[in-house]
Amino acid sequence: MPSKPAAPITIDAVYAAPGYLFRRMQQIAVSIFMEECKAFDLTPVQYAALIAIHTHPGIDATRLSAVIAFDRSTLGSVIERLQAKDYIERKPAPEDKRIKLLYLTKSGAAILREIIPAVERAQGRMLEPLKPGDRKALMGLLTQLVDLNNEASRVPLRAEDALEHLGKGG
Amino acid sequence: MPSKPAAPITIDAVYAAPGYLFRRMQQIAVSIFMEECKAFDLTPVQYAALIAIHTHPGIDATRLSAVIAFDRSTLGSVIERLQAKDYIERKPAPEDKRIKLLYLTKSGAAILREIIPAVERAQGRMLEPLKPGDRKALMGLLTQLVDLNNEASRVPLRAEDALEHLGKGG
DNA sequence: TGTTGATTGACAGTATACTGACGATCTGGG
DNA sequence: CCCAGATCGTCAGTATACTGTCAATCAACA
Repeated sequence: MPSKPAAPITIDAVYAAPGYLFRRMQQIAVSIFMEECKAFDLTPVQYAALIAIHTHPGIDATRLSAVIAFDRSTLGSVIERLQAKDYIERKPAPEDKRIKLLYLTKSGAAILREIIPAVERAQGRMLEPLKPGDRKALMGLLTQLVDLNNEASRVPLRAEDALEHLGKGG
Repeated sequence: MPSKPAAPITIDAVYAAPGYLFRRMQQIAVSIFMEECKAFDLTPVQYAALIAIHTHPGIDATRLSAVIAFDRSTLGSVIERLQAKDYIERKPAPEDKRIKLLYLTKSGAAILREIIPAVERAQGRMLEPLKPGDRKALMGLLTQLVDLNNEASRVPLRAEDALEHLGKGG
């Protein structure tokens, strides 16, 4: 079979391109998340940060950025906002003056418990239009693809490596 | 079968959530795009805008935002940057003083032709880790999902509706 | 015709996201 | 102990992305 002729330069080619679909799906996902969680005033990224700090108390910002695949420079402002809302606190590490350790406050742990159902509703809604079997298939393929492409984007450490010193290995 | 017990509040739940995977895949897609296209100094969004203007010469900003599923308020700065690079020009519409019509310049049309191969390389690389059959399956499911979820995010007009007045119906 | 309501482009404000750079600090080799 | 290199948090600069608002303009109806 001959290779397809060069596609015409047209917006329709964009609609069928993976990059466009990923951007669009990310927009939709954020939109659904914000809708379900608007009572809590937490963004998806702030939520992920809270969960990660809850899972790894005393983590520092650089390792946190690896755990949630989040740029180190952006993380500073996210942490600031979470701190301003009194959901986390930062304590200097005694043995290394560069590092500030992150912990959930009581408020932070509380809001996390409260927001979980809304987050799960949101995650469910994102896939709702698909048939159950297709949802599974899509998640499987996406998980695979993200895993195999992991090093394509700037994430300084793999999550597992980042956490070695915390002694949380499973 | 009993419903699963409530998942523990853990970062692992985030890794398996659709929202996380979509965000991650979008990061990866942008990263690959920028890598392949770094010689051209064009972002994915700027590229999509150029293609759309090429496909619909004389489109206005509001309709353009619908065509590429792009927020109207953000589009202003994107247009400014494309104009600063001399890739597009804006002409006032004679019959409606509110509207400015968008056209590609010669430079814009030229860079579009040149960048296409790099863009196609990038799109290919995003899916490369999957087996060919899985690529097709993923694209099919994603296309379906984005289409069915289209109204979940703030896109004021469906692309087809937005273009009625341009008489480009196929 | 005059006024109401919708539309357009623009702007302010907030929140990701990335590059590149910086000072403070730690670590290892000599 | 001293210094070179690495790491940490931070910052400046740029580019999306969204909400909400505004003045100018247009369209439609009383």
